[in-house]
Amino acid sequence: MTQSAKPVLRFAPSPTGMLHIGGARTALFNWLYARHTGGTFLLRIEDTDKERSTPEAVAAILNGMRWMGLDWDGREVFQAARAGRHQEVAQALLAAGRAYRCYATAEELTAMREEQKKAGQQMRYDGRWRDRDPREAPDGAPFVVRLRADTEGETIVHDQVLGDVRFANAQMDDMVLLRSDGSPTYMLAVVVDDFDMGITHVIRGADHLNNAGRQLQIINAMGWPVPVYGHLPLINGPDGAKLSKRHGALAVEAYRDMGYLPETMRNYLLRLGWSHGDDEIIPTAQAIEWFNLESIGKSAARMDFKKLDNLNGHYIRITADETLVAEAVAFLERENPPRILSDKARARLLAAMPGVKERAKTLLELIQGAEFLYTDGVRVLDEAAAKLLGPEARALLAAALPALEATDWCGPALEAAARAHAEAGGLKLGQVAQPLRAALTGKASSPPLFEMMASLGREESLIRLRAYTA
RNA sequence: GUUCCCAUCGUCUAGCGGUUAGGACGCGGCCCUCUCAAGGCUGAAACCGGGGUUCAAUUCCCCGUGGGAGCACCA
Repeated sequence: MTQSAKPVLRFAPSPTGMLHIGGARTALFNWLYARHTGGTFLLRIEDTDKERSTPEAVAAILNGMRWMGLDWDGREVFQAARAGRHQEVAQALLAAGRAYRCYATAEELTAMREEQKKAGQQMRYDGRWRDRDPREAPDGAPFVVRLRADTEGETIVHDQVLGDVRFANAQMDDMVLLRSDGSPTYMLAVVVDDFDMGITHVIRGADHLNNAGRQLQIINAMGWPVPVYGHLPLINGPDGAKLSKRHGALAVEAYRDMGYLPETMRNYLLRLGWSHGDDEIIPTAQAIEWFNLESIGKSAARMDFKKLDNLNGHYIRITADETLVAEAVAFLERENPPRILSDKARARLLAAMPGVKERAKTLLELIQGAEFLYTDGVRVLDEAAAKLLGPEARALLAAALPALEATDWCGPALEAAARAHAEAGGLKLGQVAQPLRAALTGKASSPPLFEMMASLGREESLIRLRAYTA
């Protein structure tokens, strides 16, 4: 197969904000398809809106992509830098009679729309300069360049996700290609860039579906090849309404800070709108192997944090202990002020990790649940732990201590000692274990007690236990 | 308003004319158990409504209803 026969995909965000969850999914699908087919995945920054585009947003998007593990091929393309080429195409269209100059003023157009709205019609440009002689325009008056779009027949978008979507040409107006200051509009820029970059597949959010019809008109006017389109249903918030900041339209970094793993995000976002039978756990390598355009769903999906949590718990559990320690350390160092773990603290965390990771849904939960491991000294009891350490329990703890002190400081031996002590006193293991747990961790629940005692070490454990023996 | 898209358990979805409508998350119960998880078993839970087409519609068509997106010299 030749290079040119392979698909060329692109992700084309506008740098007006963070990379949010919807954009991340669009990027993921493009990336997966490119990697699945052995094609190319390009990144184009659509920064033609000088007012709203910022370098910070560009950096945020790039960082978000990197965190998500979505690597793009080649250097990113900046759309604004290509304005000259866009104008060239507009001029070609003008020369070919496929575009014309429109001298209508902003006020004029606003008035036109007002009337259309009043009449209950669709608001669109009425083509008032389409066939008018440009010489009728006042000397030196500003003008925009508009496409001379077909007025009859229909434009059909052959969408891989939605099927054929038809637009009556009579419904579409002559869109602006070049603004009065000569700068290209998004509609023109997208088409020209996709063509120049050799894009074969345009996979993007369904909010662009209507644009596809209009862009097709430009493509046809230029006689360029039509890319394969695929419009992805949008992601809604948990309540079905548009995704807002409050319920998940957050920067992907926010998900990182909440303690979600990139692998989780890829798996979750993939399943939001794409399926492979009954499969739920789909690691990225498997996703690349399986991904296709046919299995993308048509309906909008909602963000479900419960499912995200469940999936994240799974990926945390299967992540290597060493990796998790590194993640936790990085997480703590990002805190304000940063918390730096000593070697001893790291060693304890690593030793205890098998038990710790079993019960964390996020990295945040993991570090919170493991705090007793990487901090020293007597515990401050939370409410539930305090209840477990009443006078009676403290006496019990004091009585059990000698038995523990006498054994080897390893999980099985400690457990055996505690069990023997409990049985001798006619108690159940839990009655002895709970006060121990409370004194050791400051909480009523924790990873397996005796393993934790072993991870903590004899000295540190005894300091904590003795503090609550009276 | 207008153009376009969508519609299976609460949520994500499987289904591609004939199924006891399946799985996952969440929820309930049981088991396991030093707590909490995890895990295993198990229960409740869905085809938006109305017309067609067909021997047969969740599935195909139309209408309605509901949700969403677009309608800029924004992208």
